[in-house]
Amino acid sequence: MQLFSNQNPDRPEHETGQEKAGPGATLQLEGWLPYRLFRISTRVADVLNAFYGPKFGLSRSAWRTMAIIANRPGVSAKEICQAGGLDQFAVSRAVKQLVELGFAQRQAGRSDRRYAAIELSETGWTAFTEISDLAKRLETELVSSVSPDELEVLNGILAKLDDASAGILARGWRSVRDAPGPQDPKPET
Amino acid sequence: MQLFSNQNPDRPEHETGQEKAGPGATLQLEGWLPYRLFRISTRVADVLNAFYGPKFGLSRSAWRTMAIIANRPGVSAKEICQAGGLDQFAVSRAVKQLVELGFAQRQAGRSDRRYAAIELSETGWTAFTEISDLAKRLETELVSSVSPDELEVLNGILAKLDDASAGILARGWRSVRDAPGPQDPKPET
DNA sequence: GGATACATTTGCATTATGCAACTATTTAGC
DNA sequence: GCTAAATAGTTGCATAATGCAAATGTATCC
Repeated sequence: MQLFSNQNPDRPEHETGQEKAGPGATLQLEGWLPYRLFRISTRVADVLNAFYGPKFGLSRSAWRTMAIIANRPGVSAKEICQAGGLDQFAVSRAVKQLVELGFAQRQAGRSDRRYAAIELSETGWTAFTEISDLAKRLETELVSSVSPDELEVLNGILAKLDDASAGILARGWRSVRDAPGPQDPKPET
Repeated sequence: MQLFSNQNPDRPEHETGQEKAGPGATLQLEGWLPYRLFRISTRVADVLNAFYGPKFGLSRSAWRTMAIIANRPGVSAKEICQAGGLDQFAVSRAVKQLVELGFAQRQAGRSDRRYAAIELSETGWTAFTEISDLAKRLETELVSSVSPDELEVLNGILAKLDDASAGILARGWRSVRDAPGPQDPKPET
């Protein structure tokens, strides 16, 4: 795993794409905000997965589902979908996995038996506690070089970005592409 | 696709996990920084994918690869790996897909013929321009409710988080779990 | 009671991912 | 120059994730 000196010696001397990402400039993947967020989040999630995967046999969806159940004991599968950004099939399979591993149990709801009412078992809580402890430490490590003031600002920004992203997702790409945008900002009158 | 009123009527009245995420408190998935970043980024990436997938037949890795090639014409596959966070197999297949679709071509390097020297074709540039235009609009839409000042702060913070996440990934979970942490902050001497 | 709506599950096809083994090429040692 | 080791990239195959149609069991409405 050596990390440097991998420049292609035959690379032609083109522009290397260092221009700013305004309209007309070529998009820079590494500078694209969603990609930057993605990279940070998946690195951390990968490390956490490398822990709970081999140790408890949990898939990513199963871990996410477990965390949601832990927060809201007695949730239905449908609620897990919304809270975890998973589809109903993924949740069904994740719950099945958790039950098979002995980490969760479901009892039919008393007033409406279509709902599942899922809860963590004793061993489920133990596993969850251990994983979430590492998760918290990872988060702490991640933000260790960010000041509390900055963190507060970040919190507010992420709340806005979360809202905006939800809106974008709901409206789809058409509304964004067809909206009057910053492209071709009238170079001459 | 109705969006509300999905509360499980049989949900028991447990604690709903609203306590802060300090040591000892149960982890809140929705508040966990990596998950917040993940959600924002995947929502936007999903919308972009819903555009270029059906329209150009590109997979996610193929789009990422295309963007990297566009930025650095003549890259080798190995460089794409590093720049795009993809493994060598994914890159190999992505390039294959791009070539088959007529979006890219590779010519063997002149001084070292092990390297590929990949470039976009004419149609590849056209497709890239169209996709990246939408990508830029998505980013603009995403940050539309964030002030320029905040954006600047965000930039700095993300740079730090990116460094920190790279460090975490490189060291693995053991170093984070075994590090002296904020857990059990000595209740008694 | 029968139609309808809802929550969830299952089966199956498609796609992605991980990894070993392979080819081709270059470099280093002798 | 010849062999061994290193490097870049590809391919095949097993396994896992994903998407979606259809089915099941339940509740509600008329």
